Amino acid sequence: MVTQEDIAKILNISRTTVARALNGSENIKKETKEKILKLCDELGYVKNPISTSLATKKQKKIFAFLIQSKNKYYSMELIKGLKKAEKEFEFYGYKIEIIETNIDHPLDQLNQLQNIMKEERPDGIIIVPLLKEEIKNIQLRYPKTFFITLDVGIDESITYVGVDYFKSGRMAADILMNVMSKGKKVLVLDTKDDRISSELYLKGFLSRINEEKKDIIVGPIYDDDLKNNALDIIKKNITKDIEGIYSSRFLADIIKKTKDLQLNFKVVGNGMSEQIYNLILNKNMIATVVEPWEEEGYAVGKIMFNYLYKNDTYNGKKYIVESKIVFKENLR
Amino acid sequence: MVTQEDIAKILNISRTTVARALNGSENIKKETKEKILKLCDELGYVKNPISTSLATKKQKKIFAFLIQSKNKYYSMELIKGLKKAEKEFEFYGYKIEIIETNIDHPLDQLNQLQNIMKEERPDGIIIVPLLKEEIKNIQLRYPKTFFITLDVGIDESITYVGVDYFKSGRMAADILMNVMSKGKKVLVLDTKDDRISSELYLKGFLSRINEEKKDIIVGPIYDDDLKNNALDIIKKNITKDIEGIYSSRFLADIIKKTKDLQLNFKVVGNGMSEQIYNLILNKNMIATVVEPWEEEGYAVGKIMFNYLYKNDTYNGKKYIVESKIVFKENLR
DNA sequence: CTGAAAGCGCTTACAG
DNA sequence: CTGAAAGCGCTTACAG
Repeated sequence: MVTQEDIAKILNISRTTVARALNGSENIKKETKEKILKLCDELGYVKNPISTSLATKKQKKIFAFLIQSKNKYYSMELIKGLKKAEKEFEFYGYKIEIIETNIDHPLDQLNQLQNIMKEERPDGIIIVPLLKEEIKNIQLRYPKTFFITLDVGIDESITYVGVDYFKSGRMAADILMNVMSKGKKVLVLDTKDDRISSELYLKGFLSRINEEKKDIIVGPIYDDDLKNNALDIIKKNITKDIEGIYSSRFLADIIKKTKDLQLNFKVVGNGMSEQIYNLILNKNMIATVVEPWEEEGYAVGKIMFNYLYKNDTYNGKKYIVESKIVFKENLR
Repeated sequence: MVTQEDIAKILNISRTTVARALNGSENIKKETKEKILKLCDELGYVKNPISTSLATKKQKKIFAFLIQSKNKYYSMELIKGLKKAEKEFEFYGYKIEIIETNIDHPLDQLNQLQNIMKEERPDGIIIVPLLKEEIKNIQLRYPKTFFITLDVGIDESITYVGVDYFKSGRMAADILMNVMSKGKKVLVLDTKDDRISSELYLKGFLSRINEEKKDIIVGPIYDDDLKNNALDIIKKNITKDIEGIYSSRFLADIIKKTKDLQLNFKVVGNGMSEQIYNLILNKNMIATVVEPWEEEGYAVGKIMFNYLYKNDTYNGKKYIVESKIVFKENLR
């Protein structure tokens, strides 16, 4: 393994100067810097992050801007993953400060972000961006801070960690088509709700079915208050040949209600919650396609760490966490 | 964070002595050692593995005894995972030497293991144990070496990393029951082959189906040369109401053959291979339940690292890597 | 713009 | 049985 000392000796200069070149210090003559960097490159020098960590006492400042949504499960799991990464790298002094703001108050997030940027000059920001444009502008103003957007992309230039809701919708459709009997149909209900995840679930679901069995879909029937009106809608639209039902939101609520009516639909859904868990356990639902949020949190925590502490940039700027298919048997 | 120096100061002794107590050195009076350990415990001292790594130049010796079986995919992926762990911890000087022996020559493995133990005095051994008793004896003779058995357990006292083939079989059954039409049956074929994985797949598969729909199973029909005789067996046993087919081995081969006969079974299997991949891609197979071997390799590499370099023992001694359900849509 | 030196938290010969 | 000291590969104030 080649060290800074090796480089210094060959070039007949001090270790300090080599370190300076490597760390992008201002106080170094251009030519010496170039000379050093060139040699480092030739010899394949790579900095030992362990030594760096030991020598660097200053803690890096990292903030994770998460959102509080109705789905408690989501941020709970995400935080679990972040904590796991934190724990794993604790001896590097790795710490992530978590800031949760309400999904319905995007300005809160923006204001807090602005404050943090000004006061703390953080090294890293992990954010589920709500006001994308404004956040993009902030990111541009602080080029020294490493930004990762979580679950919602802003643009190609910003590292992104997320899941593929669209694909999850397609997966649910794939499974559902396989469990449905020949000639039967599936009723699709949805709200006009604009939450990213549900919209993408539905789009994916429909895209997959339309590829193959367009005619099995009844709907989608949209309703703004689906949670309350679902039962009426179902009663109005139900026919003999409808065997399946799908909705990207409130599916669990809907199933519960239809259960009382002895309507035993075949159901494959998206996402996880206590309700969904129990529905699968009790065979009121066949399967669900789940985003492993803990894994996602861990992944984003690790990517931030690798960037900040190991100079790792990964190949791409996009990291997609794979969804899981859950049937009763692997409900756990 | 409390350091060895802190401990030393409080006790009015040297850092060296503290280190000695912590590292289980012989050259230390019993009382001083106890005193030190007690204080460390009280103050919640935990060694900084980064400093240790930097100070310790001697590389630890780790060997992974894998087996070459017919399934190339298996060890390829496993090795990929091990390499990934190696890469991640390279700055700690983490290296794993891989030794592959043939599954049909268990004595080869034993001999090589004996040699390595004698000549190298390794710090860690990862092994897919073939001759369990003999390997257990070796493990007992070298208490300083940390053993992990992979994929095959020896006993409760040895850390184990593996997959749950039985559960995978159950998962396949769960899926298959959901995709099968009412009143239809599934033909189950198998060899008397004693490979652990296939036997457990089958047992799991049958256990799940018998829990619920005992009568849908036709078979299992056993044949020693299933690969060649499958078609005849199927012809002999096929009836109108048989819709599904399952085998823990050669399933892909069997499907390929039945395809020519226009027998379009509904198939859910276990494991992954190029053949299975293509069958799913072309819809000759609905789904498969897969052991993520790369993940398993990475997991075992990381557990060994954590033990040797971080004194991490995990809570349990058993680490099960979860299987994945793969339909066409998440075939990748 | 450059270098000598101290220090991060540990380990480990060496001397006593 | 114990301690002073050198060293792992880096960073960074300090002096020049």
